[in-house]
Formats: sequence, structure tokens, C-alpha cells
Amino acid sequence: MPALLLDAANTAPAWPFEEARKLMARIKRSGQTSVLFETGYGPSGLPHIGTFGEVARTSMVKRAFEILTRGTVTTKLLAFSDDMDGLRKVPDNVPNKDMLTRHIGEPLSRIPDPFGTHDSFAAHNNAMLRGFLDGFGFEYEFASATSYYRAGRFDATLLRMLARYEKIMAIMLPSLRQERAASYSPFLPIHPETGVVMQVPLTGHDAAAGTIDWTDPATGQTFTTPVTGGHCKLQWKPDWAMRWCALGVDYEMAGKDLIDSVKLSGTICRALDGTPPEGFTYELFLDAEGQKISKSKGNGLTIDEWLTYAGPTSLSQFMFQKPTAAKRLHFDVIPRAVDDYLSFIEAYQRQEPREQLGNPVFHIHGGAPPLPEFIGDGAHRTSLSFAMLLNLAAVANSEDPAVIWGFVQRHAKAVTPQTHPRLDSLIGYAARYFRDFVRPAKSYRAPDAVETEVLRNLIAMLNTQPADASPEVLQSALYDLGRSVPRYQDFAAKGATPERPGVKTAFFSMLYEILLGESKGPRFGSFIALYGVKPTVALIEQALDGQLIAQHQAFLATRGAAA
RNA sequence: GAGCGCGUAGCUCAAUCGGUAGAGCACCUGACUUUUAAUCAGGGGGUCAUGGGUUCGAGUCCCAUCGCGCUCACCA
Repeated sequence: MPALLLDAANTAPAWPFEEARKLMARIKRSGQTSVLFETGYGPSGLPHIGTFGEVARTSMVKRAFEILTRGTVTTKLLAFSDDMDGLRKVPDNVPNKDMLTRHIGEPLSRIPDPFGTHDSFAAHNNAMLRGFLDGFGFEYEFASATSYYRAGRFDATLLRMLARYEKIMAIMLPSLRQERAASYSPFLPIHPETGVVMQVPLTGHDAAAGTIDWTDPATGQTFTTPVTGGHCKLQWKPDWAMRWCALGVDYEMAGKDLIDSVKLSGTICRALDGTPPEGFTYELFLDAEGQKISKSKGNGLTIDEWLTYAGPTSLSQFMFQKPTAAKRLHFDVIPRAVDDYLSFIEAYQRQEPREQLGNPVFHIHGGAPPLPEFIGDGAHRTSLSFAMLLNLAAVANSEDPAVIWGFVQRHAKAVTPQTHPRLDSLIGYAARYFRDFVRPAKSYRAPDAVETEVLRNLIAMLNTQPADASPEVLQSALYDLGRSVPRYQDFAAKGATPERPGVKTAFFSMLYEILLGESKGPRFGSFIALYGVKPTVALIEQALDGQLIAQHQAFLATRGAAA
């Protein structure tokens, strides 16, 4: 990386650099030579897009920090899975719900995998998370709460917390309601017989022995359980604090819904003689109605859904943009995110180093963004936007990438999927977006008597055309056909004469509405040339039969049933 | 009750340590041997929510007010 860039980074206003500078101040105070970033994950369901966002954003800060420190400070990102948490509720979107119901309350890492592919439910969801993170190429180390607890990596801090039990309670109790405060315990013993994470009040604790005493409310049996060795876990706020302290976490982001929790955990962390991490509060993702996205509601977008319609870089682009402002995370933001990304990729090449540091693609690609893919040469070179490709899909009236490619190649003959692999994937995404969002919005109508006659004449005209008729010839023939129908004659058109009237726009609108289900459309001669003369005849015949309307209704019905 | 975010063109939003307010869509006009557009050229349109303050200079920083919205206060 050029020295110029490194100097500019010291004052760069982009938020990842601002965050990195907070860490610079922290290591200056402490003198430490390594920095630990953490992101948390609750594996009671499939990975959430918010989880992805947190890892993506934390990675951007980590990378900015590495640039500022010239690699002299070692860094690590720990993706910590709280897989020892007890299962509270059976998720809706999993099989074997009966089996899961029998394991309510047990640690996720102890419950069998309802999908039957992994050693436990937690292992399954952890693998899903890691699959996503690996697919995006994040550098991180995965951590399982269960294995950390069992391996004793938290033992020293757990014992310290037990020794300062009263102090911890004094911090927690004021934040709780009376009835909850009466039964609250920061320590949750694992039932030695049932394996359930017990949420019971403690009847005693012994700091010297490192144990807690409690009673099983179901049987009245009393137990004495060590807080160490994985026999006991912590309530989540003390758990978070203990983890910060035990592992020495330096940086962790959280959504704004956790502001109070971050404060409380920070206080507990200090009570354990730890220093809470530097924090960053990001705004929440909202659905189309402005509601918070949550796993339990199932609103908003999943990672898979985003990746159906656009590539991972566009999702990173979305995550980079202004993390402190609430963002609607819905299908319609995808094209914008893709095109923002593409234009920043292009802009990067002509930017000054200082400007490059504020360019999202600098952070998305860890300082080394790829070159843009252009079509055409010299002054005529350009790149195709996602919005334009969506138009193309609509023009071609096709969800087949090959047809869209055909359109592109009419204007740029040398361009192929081999020379432009990213354009190829963009076209694939555009085709799917068309299928799922544009096509359902279509509305076909039936032709009236005059229109039926015109369409029959159109078939007859097309049957006289060769298969390779040019768009211009077809266009001209279309005008002649329109000119012959009184309804579409326009004597006010430029160049029109009483003998040779112009053609009203209504003629073409009629074709779009009946044949394509849209109010607007492509130059129709071009459409026929691309779509094919014979297929166009078939399309018109289907319209005359009422098949287009019937097919579209059937299509909508299957979608409705699927949704 | 506590905390946070947002008010910029008709709509959706940009504006990178304060320096002449921009884009996309929409709309209007014109050109391309007839009005259709992955074409090109041009145009209209904003009291940057309101009122103060700091400054040579504020959409940007500070204070207050109004409006909209979200989150937390049971669990994670």
C-alpha cells in the first residue's frame, strides 16, 4: 500500500477509520501488542442477516486498524457462538419439532440436530454461520461457548465473579423488576441429571469452594454445583461481561437495542477488574413497514434471499453505508445497493488516494478492490448497471439469462460470459429478480373485437417475414399495419398526410398490454427480431386464446401458494 | 419513563475533518428520414423541519423547539 495512502488514513473520516482510531488510543493507554475483536452469535436459529452485518462491519474496522498500525499489532476476530444457551422456544422453520420440544431448556449444544446432519442443533447452526462467513471470505476464529466453558477457559474469571457475588448482584438487581429480582441469579447451574440450564434462585454460595447451592423446584432436591468446568453458565449480561474480561476483548459492536445491556455488562466487567471493549452502536434493520427485523417474526430479508438476487459485494456495500442510520432492509433496496457498489468500483480508479479511503469498496475489499468490467472501447466504453440489466430482462420479457445476453451482444459483440464473468453473474441475478418481482407485477388484458382483428393481421404479416428479418423491416411493417386501422390513425403526426397517416402510440400500448402485460415496452420491431418471428406468432396466438391471461393467473396462484 | 435515529427536489436518497446543494426515478422540451427507447441533448423544480448561537463562511458544529419513527424497561 502506498505511503501516501497510509498517511491519509490517520485522518480519514470514513467510519471504519474513526473506529480504528478509538482502538489506537486504547492500545496507547494499555501498551498492548495484540487486539481482539469479538462478534456474538446466538445459534438458536439460522444465521441472521444482522449477524452477517456485524461481522462485515467489524472486519472493516479490523482492516482499517491493521492499516493504521502498519501490521505491527496482531489482530484477531473471534466469532463467538453462545451455544450453551438453553433452548427457550422451538423455532418455526425447522423439522422434528416434537423432538425439540422434549429438549426445551437444555443447552443448544446438547440437543440433537433436528436436521440430522450434525452432532447437535448448535453444531448445525454454527456450521451454517461458518459456511456463510467462509463464503464471504472473512478472516475469523470461531469460538463455541460450550467448549470454552468445558475447557476451563473461563474458570478463573468465574471464580472471581463468585467471590464478588454481592457486588455483581448490586449491579444487576436495580435493573430488574421486583418479582424477577427476587429469583435472579447470575449463575445458571446445569442440572446434573436432566441437563437443563436451571433458572433458579441460589440458596447459598461458597467462594472458597467455588460452588453454588440450589434446589430443583420440580423435585425439591438440593444440589451443590461448581461454577467452573462447564457445570454452570452465566446469565447473558454477566456472561458477556465475564467473556470480555476473561478473553480480553478490545472491540465489539452491538445494535442499539442493546445499549442498556452494553452499559450494564461494562459495569460488571469493571467490577471484575476488566476493561470493557471499545464499542460501536449501530442502528437496527427495519422491514418494509419500518419494524425491527427479528428472527422470531421472520420479517425482513435473509442472507440467502439477498444472495438470490445479488452478489455478496452488494450486501457488504449495504452494510458499509451509514451504520448509525436505520435502514430498511427489503427486496427493493437490492438494485440500488448493486449499482452503488458498481459505481464506486468505477470511481475508485480515478480517485485520489485520500478519496479512495472513503470509498466503500476500499473497505469491502480490504484495501484492494477489483477493476471494473467495461464494455466497448475508448470514449465509448461503459459499464452496464443492474438497473439497466433489469430493463433488459423486461424488454426481452425473459427470465432466461441467455436471452438477456443476446441483447447485450447485439451492442457489444466481443463481450462474452468468459470475458466478463461479473457481468454474467449480474445478468443471472437480473433474470431472477425479473422472475420474482417484475413478472408477478404484470397484468395481461384480453383484446376487444378490433384488437383481435389487428392481431390476426399481425400474425398474417409475420408469416410473410423471414426468420432473420431485421428490426427495421419489422418496425416498418408494423407501422403499415397500424396505419391501416382507423382507430390508430394519427393525422396530426409529423409528416402525416391524409393518404398516409401516422400511427398513434395507442397501437403500441395495445401490443404491450395484451402481449407483454405491461403498459410500456421495447421498440416492438426490435423485440420481434430478438424474440424470433415464429415465437412472436405463437405469443400472439396464445394471447388470442386467452392463454396468456390464464397462464399468468396460474403463475400468480402458485406463487401465492408458495408464499 | 429512558435511549437512539431521521426531517434536503414530486418520490427514494447523496453531499467524506465547515467552503457555490447533487444523483436516480418522475415531469417538460428538442433531435435521431412517423409519437415506441438499454439513445443523445437540454430544462423546470429545494427558505436543506423551525428558531437561535459559534464562524469570514453552516445542510454539516452547539443549544432549543416541532414533527415522524424505532429501541429498551420479561428473555437473549
